[in-house]
Amino acid sequence: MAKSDPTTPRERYRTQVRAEVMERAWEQIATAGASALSLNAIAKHMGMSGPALYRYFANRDELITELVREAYRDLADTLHAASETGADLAGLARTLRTWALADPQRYLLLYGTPVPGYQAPEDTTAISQEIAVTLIDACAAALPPATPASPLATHLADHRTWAAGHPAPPEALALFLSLWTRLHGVLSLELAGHFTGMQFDAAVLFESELATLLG
Amino acid sequence: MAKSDPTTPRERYRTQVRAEVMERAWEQIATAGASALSLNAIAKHMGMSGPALYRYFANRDELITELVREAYRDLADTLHAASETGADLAGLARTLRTWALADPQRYLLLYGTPVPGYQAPEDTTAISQEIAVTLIDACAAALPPATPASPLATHLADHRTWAAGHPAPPEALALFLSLWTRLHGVLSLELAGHFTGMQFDAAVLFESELATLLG
DNA sequence: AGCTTCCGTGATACCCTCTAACCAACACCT
DNA sequence: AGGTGTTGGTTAGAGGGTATCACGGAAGCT
Repeated sequence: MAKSDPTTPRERYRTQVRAEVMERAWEQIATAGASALSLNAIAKHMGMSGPALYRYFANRDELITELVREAYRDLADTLHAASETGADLAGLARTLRTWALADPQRYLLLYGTPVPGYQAPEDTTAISQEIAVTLIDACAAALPPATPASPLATHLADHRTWAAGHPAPPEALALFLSLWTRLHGVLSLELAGHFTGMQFDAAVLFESELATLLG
Repeated sequence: MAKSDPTTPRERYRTQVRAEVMERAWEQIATAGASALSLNAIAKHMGMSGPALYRYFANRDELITELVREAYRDLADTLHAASETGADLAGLARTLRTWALADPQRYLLLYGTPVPGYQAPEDTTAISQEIAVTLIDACAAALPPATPASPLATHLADHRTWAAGHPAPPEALALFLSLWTRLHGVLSLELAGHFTGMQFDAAVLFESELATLLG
């Protein structure tokens, strides 16, 4: 028996507890939103008393940061997987939508109203850029051969540092920004419940936005 | 001396205190967001002790509801005034943007991530519809004479109960939904700080979205 | 076995919302 | 003018939250 795992039992226990905490946290978030997340309630729910959790997370913010990181990671992987299996831009857009609808609070944790003081750590923005790259790639591929230069594209030609050296033409960057903001516009209003009461199907609106974007 | 004011001194004092509370609440919201709003802190800041405020607001939710109502009212009036002075659809869109940028947290209070338990009361949805009507009017006016029927428009032709008897053609309703979601997409991502770090000008993106919408 | 490191606990300080009981001031009415 | 009721303010306190601390005990390591 080779001891395949270099991790100590303590480490394994630790990571396992952290995982269970985060699992409970996701349950809480799914039902009551991120702002209602309570370390105390999680601890009691796990059968231990309040302050114990501070052995695993420095504070509430660190737990939330970890949840954000996990959500970004999951979204990036989901989009990457879809892209690998041949999904085009429309496919990625629909993948994003199903991912958002599967757990609205998770989407809103990433792209909803931020806590004013909170500053995202370095690595989460890195994953966020990874997501952007996947989408920009698809945008570049979906771009019609002769796309007229829009004012936005010419503006982006001079302000593309955020694309981090991505070789896509400015028109692709412009398409990405349009795509991102439009999809988010539909999704966030839908998830926030601003369409409830209106009887129309948000999916039709989503597809409409997508169609005009690719047409 | 005619006693011009039929309100009793007590009533006047009451409304004046309520107004001051809401003013302080807006200050808190502007700096720390709606979730960090504290009745206690407001009370102390006004020189009285905690529970006193419960004479004026039944609970925290009622205060927030009142803030939401005030914000909706202000936005509706602002858009209505702009419309009265001859602003077209693009003008209304820019009015919305400046209104949102003037106080980001106020915009996010209306259109950002909702508090999961919270249900908006009847009259706020009424003001929200008033806003919609103003925009739908402008959409109907901005509609090119021969607009091809989109799948969204045909869908809306059968699902227009939310338009509350507005006589606009379904194409105008489709335009309204596109407008709303696109502007909100740009605004909410901008206000939530998701463009910080990227160096481009969000105003250019906003104008680009607006242009493609009206072109 | 002994030592060390780590985990969970209760106690505590300090926030918050919200209720209850009490007190003071004002308005009103006879 | 003086009693009376409404109204606005107070403190005390229940209940829940974050977070720190000191302590006891268990688990791992040598």
